[in-house]
Amino acid sequence: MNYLSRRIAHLDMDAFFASVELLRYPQLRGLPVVIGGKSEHKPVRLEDGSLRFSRLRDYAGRGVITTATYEARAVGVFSAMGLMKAAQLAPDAILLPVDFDAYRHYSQLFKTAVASITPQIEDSGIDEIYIDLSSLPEDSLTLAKRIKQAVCDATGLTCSIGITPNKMLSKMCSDFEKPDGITILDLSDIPERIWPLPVRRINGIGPKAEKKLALLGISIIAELAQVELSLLQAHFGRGYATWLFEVAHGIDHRPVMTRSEPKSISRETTFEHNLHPRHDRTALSEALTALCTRVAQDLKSKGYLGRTISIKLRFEDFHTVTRDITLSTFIADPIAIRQAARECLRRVPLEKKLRLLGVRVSMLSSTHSLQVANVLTQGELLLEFQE
DNA sequence: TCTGGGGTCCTAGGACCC
DNA sequence: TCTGGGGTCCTAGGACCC
Repeated sequence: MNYLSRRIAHLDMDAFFASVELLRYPQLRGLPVVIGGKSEHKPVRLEDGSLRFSRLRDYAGRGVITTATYEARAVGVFSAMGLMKAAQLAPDAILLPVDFDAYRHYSQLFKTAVASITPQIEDSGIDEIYIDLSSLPEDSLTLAKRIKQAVCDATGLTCSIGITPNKMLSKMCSDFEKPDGITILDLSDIPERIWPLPVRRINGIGPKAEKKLALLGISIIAELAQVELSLLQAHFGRGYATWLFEVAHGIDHRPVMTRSEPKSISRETTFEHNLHPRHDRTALSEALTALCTRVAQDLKSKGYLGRTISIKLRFEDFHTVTRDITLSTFIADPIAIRQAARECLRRVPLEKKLRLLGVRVSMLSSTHSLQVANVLTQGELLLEFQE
């Protein structure tokens, strides 16, 4: 397949978490609604049968917005904003707790619907996918409409689609006509449609790179496309410089990956109040045990074992450290994970209060592949023995 | 009362081996 | 008593994304 002729779609569900909640609570349509925070803000059923929803102003504590409806965005609240700060901007907005089980269910539904049109799908998180349309006969607009209809039939939800010759451009384009949009571009549209955008719109340029580029007088993609590769190489790592140069020119050869294995499985928790390493020893210890237990459950349910156990600590000043240890054998047992996590913990000087604790298992191997390997090893031993 | 939780990928240095 | 050059594994941190 000639990569120049590829047709790659990026499909992004519109305000996904919030939209799933609106299916459940249609009476909230048209109102500013934000999703985030702890589950005690579930709606309460009153005696007359009506529901009482929490308002943002009622919220106290740590937490951020994961999704806001377009009505809420209009008053200035966005994803990743602290709930306390959002409450000042939009005290009357409705607040709902996150319900990942529900979102995973709808995620499954929309992905299955698209898979009925083509199996060439790459998972890219709970609410978005890439689709390789190259081998399909229909024109792009027809396909985009068919896919959107299939998603809507399966879920009742809208999505936005970008179709271009590569993933980077499609990812950008799916955002152009949001919500419920379709954008189709080819390489000749790049100067007009892509170059005027801020560099921050490129998937992979975050706040740090944006600031560094701004210092070089580069704030829009056109400016990035005009600089010499050597200038970028002088200020960024070799790999990143090359990547910046290529994306600015609309170049991205990455294939749509239809299969992938997880690299790590982790759990972490931010405490409602910072914990003192000695004074709150018991609570900390219980938190560590709970995290190891949950990671062990996740490993078991997904069918993996791991060799590297990591812990993550975030102190009250937000400084974050990690420690890890690589074992000689693969484990998934909560006791063994906890033991390794304890060893890691011993290597961290604990002087400040903690706001977050996390446990991660990486260097994964599927239970199945280890069983196969074991059989092979036994076979080798048997051969050696026979020799 | 700033700043969640679950991920991926990259870099860089040191240990260790050939 | 001056000094190589790979390669792999492990550890720690950081940028970025949804």
